[in-house]
Amino acid sequence: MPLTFFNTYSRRKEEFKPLEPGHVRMYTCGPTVYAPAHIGNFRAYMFEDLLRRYLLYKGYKVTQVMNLTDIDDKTIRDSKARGIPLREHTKPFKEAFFRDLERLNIQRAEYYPAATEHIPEMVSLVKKLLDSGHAYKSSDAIYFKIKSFPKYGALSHMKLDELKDGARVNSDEYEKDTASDFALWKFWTPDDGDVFWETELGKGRPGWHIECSAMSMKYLGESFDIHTGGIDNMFPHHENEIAQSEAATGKPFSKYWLHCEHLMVEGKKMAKSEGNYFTVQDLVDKGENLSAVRYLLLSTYYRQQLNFTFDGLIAAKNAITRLRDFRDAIESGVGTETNPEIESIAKKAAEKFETALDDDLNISPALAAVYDFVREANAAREKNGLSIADAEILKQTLKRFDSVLGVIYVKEQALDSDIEKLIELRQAARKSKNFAESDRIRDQLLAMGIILEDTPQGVRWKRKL
RNA sequence: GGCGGCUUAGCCAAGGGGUAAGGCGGAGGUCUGCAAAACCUCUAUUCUCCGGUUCGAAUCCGGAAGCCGCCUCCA
Repeated sequence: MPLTFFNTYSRRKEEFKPLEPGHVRMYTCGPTVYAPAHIGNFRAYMFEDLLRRYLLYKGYKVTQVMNLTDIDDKTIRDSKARGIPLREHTKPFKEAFFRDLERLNIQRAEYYPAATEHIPEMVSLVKKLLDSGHAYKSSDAIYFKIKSFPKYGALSHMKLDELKDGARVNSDEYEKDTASDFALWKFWTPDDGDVFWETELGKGRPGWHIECSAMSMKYLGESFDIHTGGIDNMFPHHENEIAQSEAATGKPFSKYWLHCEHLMVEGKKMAKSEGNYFTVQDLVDKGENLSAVRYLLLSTYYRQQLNFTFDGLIAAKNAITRLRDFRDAIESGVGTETNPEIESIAKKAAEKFETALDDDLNISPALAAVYDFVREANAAREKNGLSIADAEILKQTLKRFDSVLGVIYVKEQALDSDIEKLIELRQAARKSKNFAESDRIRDQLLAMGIILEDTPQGVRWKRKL
C-alpha cells in the first residue's frame, strides 16, 4: 500500500508523490512567540514530528521549515508594555520553545525562520502583488484583493458570500474594498511603538499571512509538497497563503495540506479560565513524565480531537513501561539455536505498522502492531528462548518502530552511588535470607522511584515513571 | 445563520456492509522467598437513540439528542 494523506484541499485521501522523487519539502506552521507554547500547540508540533519521522522511516530525504512568528499584535503589545525591544521580548519564548521541543523528543526541522529576519522577502512579494494588480494600497495598509483570485476558498470550502462579516473585526474600521480582503503590509500607527520597518512599501510591518508565504517559498521553492498546521489555521490563514502565493507566482503552492484537530483537556476546551491550560513546564512542575506526555499526544490519530487527561497520562506511563520492559528483555540472546517464530513475528509486525501509518498516519493500528509484536515475541521467547541473532532481529525491529514513536530508546539517567549501594545491601540481605531487611530496602528504593526486579539472571532496576 | 467533525467496554481508542484491533484498569495463572517486578491467559452477542435499505448494519440512508470546532491574525 502506498503512503496516502488526507488532503484538506481535495477532502480525500491521496497517494503521496513528492514533486522531487525521494525528497519531501514541507512547511509546518510554528509558534507565535508571545508566550510559552501550551500542550495544545504541542499536539500540532507532535503531529508534525510524527509526519517527519515517518517520512524519514520510509527513506525520504526531508526538508522541513517551521516558522517562528515574532511579529504580531500580541508580541508588539507585550513588548511595548514591558518597554523593551521586540526581539528582546520574544527571545526567551523562542528559547523556551526549543527547550520544550527537546524535552518532548521532537526532532528539529531543517529551518526555523523568524519573521523579523525575512522582511525583504516579504516586501518583494508584496511588491509583486501590487504590480500584478492583486493588491492595493489603502490609507492604513496594503491589502490583498480577494476578488482578483477566483480560486479563493478552495481549501476551506467556504464561499465568500457565506462568510459572516465582522465576527471578530469590525470591518468598518478598516479602509478596504471588501471586508474579507486581508492586510499584506500594515502601515505604522503609534500603537506599534518602535516596531516598524522603513521599506519601499512605506513605514510599517508585515501582516501575518505574508510571512509564511515569503518564508516557505524562500526555503522550499514556489511549489512544494506538504503544508501542515492546526485545523483553525485552515481558514483564513492557509487560504490567504494560497491566494497571495499563487497570485504572485502563478504556480501551485503546496500540493498536500494536512490539518490536525484540536486538543481538549479533561473533556473541555483548554482555556486559562477553565484552569486546564498547561504548558510543558506546568506539567514538569506537576511531576509528570514527558515521555508519557509525548505518548499521549502522539497516540491519537491526528484528525481526531484528542482528550488530554491525567488518567490518560497514567495509562500512557504504564504503556511505555511495558514497551521499555520488553526493550530490556530482548537486550541480549543466548547461543545460536534460532527460535523459529521470531523472524515471522517481526516481519508481520513491521508490515502491520507500515500499513497503518501509510494510511494517513493512522497511529492506533500502528501501536496495536507494536503491542502484538511485544506479546507474541514475549510468548515465543518464554517458549523457546532467544538466540543472539533472534535478539538482534527483535531489537532492530523495535528500534525501527521507536524511530517513529520516540518513547522507548531514550537516554536515561545513571544511578546515584547511594542507590547503587542500597541495591548491593539488599542483595546481601537476600543472600543471607534476611527478607525483612531486603524488603525494607526495596520499599525504600521504591519510595525513591527505583523499582527492582529479581530475575534468574540477577537483580535489575528501573525508574518508576 | 453558513460550513465541518465527533458519539464503540470502567477509561482511552481502531475498524467502517460478512459477525468487534490495541492500550490502561480489572480477574486468573506462571515464576518467586509468602512478596515485588516481569510474563501469559481472560475481560463488548454489541457500537448514543429512533426509523429505513439489505440475506446480513457499529458500518449505508433519513431523523433525533449530546459534545466539539471554523466563519478575518488561535495549533
